[in-house]
Amino acid sequence: MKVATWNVNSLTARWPRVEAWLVENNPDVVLIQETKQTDAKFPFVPLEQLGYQSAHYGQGQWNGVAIFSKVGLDDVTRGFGDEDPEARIIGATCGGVRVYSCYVPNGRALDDPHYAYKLQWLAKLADLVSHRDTSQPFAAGGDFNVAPTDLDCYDPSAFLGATHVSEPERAALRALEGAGLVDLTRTLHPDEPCYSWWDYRNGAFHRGWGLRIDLLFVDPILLARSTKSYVDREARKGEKPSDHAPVIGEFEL
DNA sequence: ATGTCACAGTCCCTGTGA
Repeated sequence: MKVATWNVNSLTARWPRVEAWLVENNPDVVLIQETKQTDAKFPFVPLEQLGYQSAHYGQGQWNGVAIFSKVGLDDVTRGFGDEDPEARIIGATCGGVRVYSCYVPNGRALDDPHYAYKLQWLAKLADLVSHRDTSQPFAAGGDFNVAPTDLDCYDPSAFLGATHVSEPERAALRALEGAGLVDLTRTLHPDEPCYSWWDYRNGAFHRGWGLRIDLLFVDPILLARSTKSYVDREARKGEKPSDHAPVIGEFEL
């Protein structure tokens, strides 16, 4: 089973790239972030023609998460079941695996209320992970907007005092590991940066100024069955790319 | 560190968010 996570930065604007990528790579399950559209614009029919069932939790101008699956899509949940109006997490069971597509709040700045919201949101995710059914394979992938360690940041000195690298954010990710998950890409590649995001500005992609913030957290069952994990940097090249590249995990189930 | 992109509305530019 091939599982991908990809922040597409508007599924409306990115659909031609997304469609071509699905045809070329044939993933079984895709966790999408930042659809930035309502259900009225979501490509349910084109996805079906490509062989994918799909579920969307959209709100319109901002946020929006989705799951595409070729191996079944059942028991869909949207949000954490609280009053949060922002569409940032959707869950489903695909091919016997419980999967979540996560779009963690950006945080904006350490003294911004959105940063506190980010930490609260990650705490809710850790609570969800700790209450999961551990008899079922589990994966939570998405744009976490946190670089777990300095290896995941092209220049830690450029991020002093900024979000994405602060200790509370990194501790919030470690709480997911404390609840039994592992960061698959980093586990299989302990020394390579494996960046997944490059700013559109300043020629960041060509200068190698990246961050690894798109992560695939998996439980011990999936880790034991994992064969590879990688970033598809090709998807960051060419016409109208997202600023994020897809991150893939492959499993023998 | 800000040379870009995407969105909506004020609608062919501007403010916001990333």
